[in-house]
Amino acid sequence: MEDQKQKLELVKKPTVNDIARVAGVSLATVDRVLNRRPGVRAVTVQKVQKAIDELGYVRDTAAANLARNRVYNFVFILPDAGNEFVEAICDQIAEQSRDQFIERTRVTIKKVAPFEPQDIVNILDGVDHLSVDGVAVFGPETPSVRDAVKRVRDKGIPVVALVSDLPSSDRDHFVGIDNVSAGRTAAQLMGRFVHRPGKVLVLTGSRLARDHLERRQGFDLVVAEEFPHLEVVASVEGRDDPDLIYKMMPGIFETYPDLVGIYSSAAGNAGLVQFLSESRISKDLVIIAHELTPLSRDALRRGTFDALISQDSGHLVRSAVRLLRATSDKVPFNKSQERIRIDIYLKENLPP
Amino acid sequence: MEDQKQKLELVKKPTVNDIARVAGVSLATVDRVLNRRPGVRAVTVQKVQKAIDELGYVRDTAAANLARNRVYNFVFILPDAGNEFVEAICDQIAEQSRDQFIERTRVTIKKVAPFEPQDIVNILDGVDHLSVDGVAVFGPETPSVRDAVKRVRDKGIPVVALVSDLPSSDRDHFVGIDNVSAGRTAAQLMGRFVHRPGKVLVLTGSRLARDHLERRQGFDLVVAEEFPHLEVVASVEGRDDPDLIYKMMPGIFETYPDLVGIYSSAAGNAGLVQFLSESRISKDLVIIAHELTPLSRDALRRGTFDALISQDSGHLVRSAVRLLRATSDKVPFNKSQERIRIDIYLKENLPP
DNA sequence: TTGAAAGCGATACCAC
DNA sequence: GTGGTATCGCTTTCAA
Repeated sequence: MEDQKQKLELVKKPTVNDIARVAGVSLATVDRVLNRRPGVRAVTVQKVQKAIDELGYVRDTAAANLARNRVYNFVFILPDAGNEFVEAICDQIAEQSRDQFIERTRVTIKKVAPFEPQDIVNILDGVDHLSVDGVAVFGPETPSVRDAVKRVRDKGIPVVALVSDLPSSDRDHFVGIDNVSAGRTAAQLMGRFVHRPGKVLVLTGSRLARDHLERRQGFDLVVAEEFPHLEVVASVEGRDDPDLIYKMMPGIFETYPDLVGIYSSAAGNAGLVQFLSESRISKDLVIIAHELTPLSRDALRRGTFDALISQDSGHLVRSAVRLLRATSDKVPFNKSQERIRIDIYLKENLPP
Repeated sequence: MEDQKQKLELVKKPTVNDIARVAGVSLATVDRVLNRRPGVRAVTVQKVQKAIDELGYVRDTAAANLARNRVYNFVFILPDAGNEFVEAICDQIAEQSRDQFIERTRVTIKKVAPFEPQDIVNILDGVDHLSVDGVAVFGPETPSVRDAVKRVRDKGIPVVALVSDLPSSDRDHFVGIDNVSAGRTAAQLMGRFVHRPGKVLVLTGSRLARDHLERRQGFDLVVAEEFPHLEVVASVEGRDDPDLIYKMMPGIFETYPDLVGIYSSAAGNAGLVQFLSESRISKDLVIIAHELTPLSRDALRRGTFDALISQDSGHLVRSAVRLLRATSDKVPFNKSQERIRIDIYLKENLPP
């Protein structure tokens, strides 16, 4: 008896038909119980539930989606910053759309002015729970955004925060790296790579962006703890804007002639790279930046940048989609598969 | 007309029924053409193929697997080395088996004596093409293994090489990191982390293991090119054996009293860690090892190791399974998703 | 409150 | 050579 059951579990998984047979009810009733639909007597629910538990039933999502002809419609809200990282995410969405089409999911991208919470709020308030099955938001954690996310979730629509967390909004999941750890990692590399004492500059984006703040925080902690030969000077806010950064650089080097390292913790690296290529700054200057893009990749290969902290844009998109699907279907997900790693790139381990 | 087609493609993908209707044949015939089965006139094939192309048909694998009640049976051949990395792979297979069960795939692990090609050959020759749909091999690239892999593939069974490549065997795919680049990466870190001139030791596993050879090769190249203050001394072969490594260490430090760094490029780190904890070796010694495991993680956190080069075991297993499924079904796969990254871990970016 | 039956997209067996 | 049809696991009317 026990043996047979064991074997059955191993060889073939139970189906709705098995449950119906064991519980002595019809398929329709099993389905009602499985999907928590009303119109079933408590006693019957018990009977069916018992059969489900005994058999160790697990729903075949593929078959279910086939039957209901389900299509997942997801909306990704991204900053229209024109920077390479956001572009990489868009490219990934496009690139994966074919695979995801096959997996019955469609992704719509909505771009909003960067650092403009109101635009995000408008889009969030506009999502219709009849046509949208989930939303991914890459944006600043302001009170208005937080409340708008809550309203979306109250409509029963899953929301994930992308790249920059929105913990206070009660979003379903965060898809991105731990930015405090990312900052710590940058600091450890900086401390190890810089051999002489001196000042280190942190180039940040905006104080509205939670990810930027967290990176700075992690960076400061590790430098203070472990590298007394370095001194972190006041952050410079580049607003992810290459032109602005380019214009600010000369002044910075005047103020701190003894700069030994720069941690570019946000976007807008183009401005930094251009300035460095034009000026005759010591090659000893250690530069650590964020995100692997064509520009940063090139800078790393030429030795302008010494290391990159990154997160895989393909993984970000896949993970967001999988989490939205799982949340929408109320099924569990594989936690370790969804953890986004803090990638470190040197010129030696760049992907081809 | 054009518009309508566009719209149809966007909203709903064509099915076998659509093909049958457009081509004016039955479902059965469409299926014969789709699966290249014989017994269809050339003219009919043309007609059907035309409809397929026009409609831009893409098979719904989920529905297909449901209909044929397909179950993928894969065999993973792993060295019974008892080391943590192999254990991590086994754990991942076990951990993912639930998910993969749902996705209709079963994985069987076969452990073989490490560095014993004949055991691998025996298992490979024993796989039955009726019950096995794919094989993943983690083993040395010897002529006998190579030929056995070829025989398996001649039976029509897909084979992927895991961790250590078997290029000469014509395996379908390699799932693992580029080991030359991994060695280069280790060298770059070593060169940056070691500040004083001195000798560097490479601890390797076996000259039979292609991955170990490649790492050494990459390491040597970068040290020679970029770090003249370092000298790499002759490799020491630890055969992935902690006890052996532990016993060899004192002799090594006698021979090279001015050692400034160790690159542990293979397994058996336990022996190294134990020796270091017992002896009073300078904390200045930079140690870079491979694979994130409980032991190496701990050593990194305590500062015994300075950095780790790693590959994600969860990703390895998922990737191997996906590639075997795709090869078996003759469907394309997402190349960038299957690329295994060369992970660098410092104590700051360890996963929780 | 429950059940019978059609159907999702694809496959496979059995006729003709 | 070709077509009809049952089937896979699940959902969803429509009746009872």
